[in-house]
Amino acid sequence: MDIPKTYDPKQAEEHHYARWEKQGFFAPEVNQDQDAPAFSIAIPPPNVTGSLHMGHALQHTMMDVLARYKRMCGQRTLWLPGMDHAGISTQLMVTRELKKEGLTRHDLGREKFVERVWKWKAESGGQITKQMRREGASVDWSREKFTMDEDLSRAVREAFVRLYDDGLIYRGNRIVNWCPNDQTVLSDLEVLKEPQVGKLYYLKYPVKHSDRFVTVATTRPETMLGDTAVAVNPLDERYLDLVGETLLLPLTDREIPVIADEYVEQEFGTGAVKITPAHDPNDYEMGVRHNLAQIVVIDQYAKMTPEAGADFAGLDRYKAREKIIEKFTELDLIEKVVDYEFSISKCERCKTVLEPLISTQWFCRMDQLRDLALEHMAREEKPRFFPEVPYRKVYTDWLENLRDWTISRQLWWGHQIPAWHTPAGDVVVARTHEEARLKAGDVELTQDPDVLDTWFSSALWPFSTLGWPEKTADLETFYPTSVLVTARDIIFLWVSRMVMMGLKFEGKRPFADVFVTGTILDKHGQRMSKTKGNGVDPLEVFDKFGVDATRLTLASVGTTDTRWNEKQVESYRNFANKIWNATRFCLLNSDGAKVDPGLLAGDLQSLPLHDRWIISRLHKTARDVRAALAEYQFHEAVQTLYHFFWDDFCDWYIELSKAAITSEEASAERTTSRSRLLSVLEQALRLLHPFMPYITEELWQQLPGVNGELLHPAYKTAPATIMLTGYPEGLTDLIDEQAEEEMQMVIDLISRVRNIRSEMNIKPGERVTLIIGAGDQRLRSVFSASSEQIARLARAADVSIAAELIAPKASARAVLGGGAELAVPLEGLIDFEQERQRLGKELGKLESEAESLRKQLANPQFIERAPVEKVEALRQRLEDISQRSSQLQQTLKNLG
RNA sequence: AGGCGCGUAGCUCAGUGGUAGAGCACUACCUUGACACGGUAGGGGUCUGGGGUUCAAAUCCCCACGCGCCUACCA
Repeated sequence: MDIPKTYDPKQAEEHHYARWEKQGFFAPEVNQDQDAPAFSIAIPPPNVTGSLHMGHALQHTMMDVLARYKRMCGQRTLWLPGMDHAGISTQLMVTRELKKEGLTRHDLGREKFVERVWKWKAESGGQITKQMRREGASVDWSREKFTMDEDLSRAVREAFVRLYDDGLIYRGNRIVNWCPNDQTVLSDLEVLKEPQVGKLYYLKYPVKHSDRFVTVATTRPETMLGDTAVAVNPLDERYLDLVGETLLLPLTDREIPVIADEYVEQEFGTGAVKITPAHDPNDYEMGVRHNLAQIVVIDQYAKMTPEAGADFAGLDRYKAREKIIEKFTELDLIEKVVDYEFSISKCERCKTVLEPLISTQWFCRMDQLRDLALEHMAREEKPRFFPEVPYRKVYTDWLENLRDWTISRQLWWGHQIPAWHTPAGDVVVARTHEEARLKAGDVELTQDPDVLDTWFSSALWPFSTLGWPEKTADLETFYPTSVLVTARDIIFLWVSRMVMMGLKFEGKRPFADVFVTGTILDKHGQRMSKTKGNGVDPLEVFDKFGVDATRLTLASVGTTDTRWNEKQVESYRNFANKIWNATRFCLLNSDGAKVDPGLLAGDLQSLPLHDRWIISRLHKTARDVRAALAEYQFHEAVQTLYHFFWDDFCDWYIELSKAAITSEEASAERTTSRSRLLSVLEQALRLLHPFMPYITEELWQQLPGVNGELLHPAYKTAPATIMLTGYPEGLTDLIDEQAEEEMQMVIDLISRVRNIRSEMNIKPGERVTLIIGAGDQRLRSVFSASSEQIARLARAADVSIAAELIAPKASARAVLGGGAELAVPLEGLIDFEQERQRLGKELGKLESEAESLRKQLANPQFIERAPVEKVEALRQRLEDISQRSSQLQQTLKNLG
C-alpha cells in the first residue's frame, strides 16, 4: 500500500464533486423514503455580475453544512441555487462595455440592448456557479433559477397584478431619490449616506415694503431659485410679526410668503428655513401641508432648468451654486458662510450624489404587508432570528417605521412593469398584453417603459423558484423553506420583504429561522471591499490550504465580526493532514479487516476499556454536534469534532490500540481490533463530512468494506458515498459514563508519569518502573486491566499495582484522584531538592484551591441558599483535594 | 441625535451566574515503525476601569473609557 504522508487537497477536490452532481446526490429525489420530512434552503441569489467573495464562501459553508447534515439524517433535502439579475449593476456593466466600443445604450435601443445583456450573461455572467462547485456546495443544479427566467418573470407579473388589484400598488407623483448618472429612481434603502464636510451659507432675503431681511441657512444655495416660502417655528418670538409677510426672492422676480410650521427648529441656523418643495424631501412635505407651488429648477441630469432663469438654465448644479454665491455676494446678501459637516445622499452603485426630484413612479403600499409580518412575529414568534438579540428588534423596529416602497426603475434590464397606457391616459394593469387588451378594449396600448426594482423579484424568491403561482409538487413539499442564512445588511432589503410577500401570497412565512452571519474583516479590522482592494479571495485560500480547511475556518466564524486570520486556516489544514494520517495508519494496518458498524454496538461490556471509552466518546460527540447544529452553533460543532478526532481518537484511541493492531501475529483478535478501529474511523469521518466533504469522501472510499449497506435507509439504492450514510445518532444508551470515568483515571496516570519524566529530564528512550498504590479495589482493577497500555504509553518497563504504596525513598511521586498514589523509582537520577520543589508546587496548587473551597463552605449563607447539589459537589471536591493534599504532605515528609 | 454590539492569554477568537478555554505564537525535550502540517511536558490572564445586585459575577444592572455597526427629515 502506497499512501503519501501529506494530504493533497487538490486531488480529492478534483473528482468527487462531479460524481456527486452526476449521480444526482444533491437532488431530493435521491431520497426514497416517502415519509421523510423535508429540509429546504433557498440560496440568497448572488448577483449575476458577481464573483465569489468571502461573504459568499462563509454563507455557503454554513448552508452546505446544514444541507449535508440534514441529508445524512435522512431528510428530503433541497438546497436550491440561483442568481439575481441585479438590475442596476448588470446594466452598468454592459453599458461600460458598450462605452469601450464608443456606443451608448440609446444607440442600440432597448431591444438590442437587452439582447446584449443576455449575451453578456451567457458569456461572462454567473462566474459564481463554477466557483460554488469548488466550494463543495451541495446545491441541486437541476433546479437552478435566474430571476429573469420566464417562469420567475411570470411570477413577478402575477404578484404585481394581484398587489395592484388589492390596491397595494399605485402610481403617483412624489419626491424621490434620483440618480443623475444612472438616470433612475432609487428606493430609500439604496441610498448611501455619507458624512460630508461642506459649507452652510447664510442668505438674506429682503422683506417686501421694508428694509428688513430674513436670513436663511442652507447647504444648497442653488435650490433657492426654486424656493416658494420661508418657514419659521410658530412659537419663535423673533419672527412672530413676520409670519404672513412677503419676501422678495433675490435673483428672481418672485414673491414668497413667510409661513409658520412646527417642523422648524428654532435652535438651528437662524430659525428660518427656505422651502424648496421640488428639491428637498422635507420641504416637499411642508409644501404639501401649506399648499405651496413646486417649482422645478433642477432637471434629471442635475442641470438647472429654464425655470431657474436665463442666467442659470443649463448650468450644472455645482456651477449654479458658485454663480448664486457670486451674485449674492455682489448684492451683499450673504450674511456669512461657515464650515459645516452634514450627511449627503449618494447612489449605492455609482456613488453619484443623488438629486431629490418630483417624479411619477410606481409605489408599493407597505402598511398592510407590514402588519402581516408584525402579526406573524407577535403570534408565532417567526421568523426566529439567530442570534435573536439584536436582530428580532432590528427587524420589527424597521417594519414599524416602514414607508411606501418605490418599485419602478428607469432601466431597461429587469422585469418591465405589466401596465399599459392608453392614448386617453388610462393605465391598465394585466399579466399579459392580451389580458390588457381584453381589459382595455380596442385601443392602442403602450407598455409602461419602467422595470421593477430588482428586490421585487427577490422578495418572491422562496416560492417563485418552486413554481409559484402554479401549485407544484415542489412548492407543496419545500415551501416554507427551513432556514435562511444571510448577512445582516439585507435584513431590510430582502429578508423582511420575503416575509411580507410570502405571507401575502402563500399565507405562510417563507422560512422558519434566519441565521445572520458575522462579517469577515481584513486583518486590520476593516471591511473587505473591492474599492479598498483588501479582500481575500476564497479561491486563493482554497488553492493554498484546501477547501475543507477553509470551510472549517469559515464555519467557526459564527455571528460576530471576525478578522481574517490565515493562521487559523493553516491549523485546520494541519487538522486535515492529521485525519489523512490517522486513516493512513488504519489502512496500513487493515489487513483482513473491514468496516463493520456492528462492532460498535450490541453487548459492549466484554470489550477492553479503551474500546468502550471511544464508543462512548463517539456517541457523546455525535450528540453534542447535533445539539450544536440544532442551534446553529457552528463554532461549537467544529470544536467538538476537532477535539474528538485529534485528542480522543488520535492521541488516545489509536495509541491505546496500537499493541493489538500492530501485533506481528495474525489472529482473530487482531482482525477484530483492526475492524473496530476502522469502524470508529468510519463513524468519525461521517461526523466530519458536512464540514469537510472532500477529504472525508476521499478517505471513506478507501476504507475496506465500505458499500451501499452503510447508507442511510432512505438512500439504500444509491451508489456508495459517505454523503448518503446516516449521521451518527449519539444515542444516550451508548454513552458509558463509567467507562469515561475509568479511562480518565488511566489518562491522568499516564500524564502524571510523563510529567515526572519531563521534569526529571528522563531520556525518552529510558524505561522506568511504575509503582502504583490504590486502596480502592475498582481503581486497582482498572489499572491492572490497562497495565500493558500504561507501560507502553508511559514508557515503563514494569508496572506494579498494590493496595499500599511501597517504593524506594529515591522515587518521584505523585498523588492521583481517588486516593491512588504513584511512585517512579529514580535511584541516582533524583535530585531530592528538585523533587521537593516539584511536590511543593503541586501542594501549593491544591492548598489554594482547598482554601477557597473551605471558605465557601464555611459561609452559612452559601450552605443555606445555594442548590444542594452544588454544595454537595463542592464538599466532595474538597474531600478529594484534602486527601490528595495530606498524601502529598506525607510524601514530602518522607522525603526528609 | 438616537439605537445596538464589542472590549477575555502576545495574536485571532470561544465561553454568558457556580474552581478561566481553544488555535496560533512562546519554552524544554523528542528523526518513538500514521503524521515534524508531528509527539510529550510546560509557561502565560486582577476576563478595559469603577460602582451595584447575589451565598456566588468574565457572565446580570448602572456609570466611565476605547472600538465598531445600524437607523434618522435639522435646513
